[in-house]
Amino acid sequence: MGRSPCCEKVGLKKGPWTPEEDHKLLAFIEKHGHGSWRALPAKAGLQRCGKSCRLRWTNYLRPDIKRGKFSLQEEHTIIQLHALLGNRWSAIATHLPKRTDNEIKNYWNTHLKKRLANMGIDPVTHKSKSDNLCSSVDGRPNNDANLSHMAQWESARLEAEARLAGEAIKLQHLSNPLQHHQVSNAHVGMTGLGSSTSATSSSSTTSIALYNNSNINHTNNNKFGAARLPCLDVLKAWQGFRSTTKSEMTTKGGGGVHGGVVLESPTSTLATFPENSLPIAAFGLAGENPNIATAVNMELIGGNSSNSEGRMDCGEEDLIGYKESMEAMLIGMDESAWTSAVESVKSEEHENVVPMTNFIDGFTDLLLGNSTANHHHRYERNNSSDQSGGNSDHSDECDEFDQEKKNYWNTILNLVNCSPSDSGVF
DNA sequence: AACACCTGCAACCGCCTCTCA
DNA sequence: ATGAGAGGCGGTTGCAGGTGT
Repeated sequence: MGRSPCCEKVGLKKGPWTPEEDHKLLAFIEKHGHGSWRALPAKAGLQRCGKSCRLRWTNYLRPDIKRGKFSLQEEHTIIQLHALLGNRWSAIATHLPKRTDNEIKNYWNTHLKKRLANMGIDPVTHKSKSDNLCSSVDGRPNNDANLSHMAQWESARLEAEARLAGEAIKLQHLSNPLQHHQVSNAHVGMTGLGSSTSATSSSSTTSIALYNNSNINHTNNNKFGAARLPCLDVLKAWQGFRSTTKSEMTTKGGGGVHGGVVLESPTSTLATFPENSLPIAAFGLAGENPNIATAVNMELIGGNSSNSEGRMDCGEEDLIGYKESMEAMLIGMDESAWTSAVESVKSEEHENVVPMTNFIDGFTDLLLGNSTANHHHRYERNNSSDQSGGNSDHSDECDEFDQEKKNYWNTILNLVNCSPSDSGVF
C-alpha cells in the first residue's frame, strides 16, 4: 500500500519521554480519553507522533500497570502460554493482569529464554535441543536430556489425552445429553487442533492438561481430581530447576528430586494461571471438531472466539453446547453417569470409544513400566462410592474392564505414534 | 579510576489487519 | 471490490546502569 510512516513529519520528538511530556499526555487522556491517537499529540500539545503517544500510554502511563519483578506464578504462565501461543505477546499479556505485552516480551527475551536454553530446552519450540535424548555423561543420565525426554513424553501424553477426552465427551454427551450438574468454579483449558489458529504459533496440535487443581470445588459427585496424579511435568521440572539452582543444587539426590528435576508432579503444563484467570480442570475437544475445540480454547483461555486470531466456523450454540457438556462431564459426572457411559462403551455403537477412566494415572503407569499397577480405577471409583452407597460387584466386570483397558492403552499408543512430530507444545 | 562488556528495558520501526468510505 | 487511514503487533535497536577486569 505504500503507507507513509506516521512520524514522517520533521520536528517530531523521538527518544525517551520527559516527565513533562508524560504529564501532558496523562492529563489529556484523563480529561478527554485518547480518541484518535493521530490527532492526540496536537491536541495535547505534544511534539510526538500518535503512535509514540499510544505506546507510551499503553506500556507505561496506563494506571492499571503493574511494574517490577515477575512472580514465579507469572513466569509459569508465560512459559505455558508461550508454548501454546508462540510469540503472540499481546495474547499472552491478556492472561497476565496488569502486565503489558512489551514487558512480557522483554522479560521473555532477557530472562526466560535464557533459562530455558540453559535447561536444554529450545525456547522457540519448547523441545529438546539435543537429538540424543538418551545421552549420558559418565554413565549417569543427562539431566537435560531427561528433562527434554520428559517434556516430549508429556507432550505426547497430552495429545493423547486430548483426543481421548474428546471421545469421552462425545460419549458422555450421547449418554446423558441433558445432564447438567453444578459447575462450581472449575474451568477448562485446552487448545484445539488449531486448523484456524494463528500461523505465528509454532504449535498447531493439541495440548490439554488434565489437572488436579485446588481451585476445583470437590463435591461428592466429583470423581475427577480427587487423587493427586503422578505425571511428568516439564514445568515442575522448571520449578525444581529453579529451586535447586537457587540452592546451588546442594540437595541433589534427595527424595523426589533427580538432578534438580522433580519427577513427580500433580500438575500439568497448563496448570497455573493467574488469579482471576481460568483455573484449569482440563480436557479438550480436539478430537471431533477442531473449530469448536479452538473456539472453546479461545474463549476459555480468555480470548474472543471471533477475534482476529481465531475466526471460527462453528456457531455460538455449538460452542456453548460443547462447553456445557464438557463441564458437566468434568465436574458433575456421578456414578450413574459413569455406569451409563460404560454401558454405552460396551454397546456396538460406541465400540471404539475409550472408557473414561482416570487415564492420567494409567498412562503414567504405562510410561513408568508399571502397567501391573494399574489400579482398576473404575473399581476404586466404585469402592469410594460404596462408602456412599454404590454397588461393588467386581470380578467379572473387572476382567471385562481389563480388556477394555488394554484396548484403551493400545489406542493411546496408536495416537501417540500418530502424533505429529512438530507439536509445539514443548 | 578507567575502560570494556553485559544486561534490562523503553522506545522505535515496519508490517499486518481491520474498518470504512 | 478496492484503497486509504488508523490501530495493533512483534522484532529490533539504542541507551543507561551495572559489573568485571
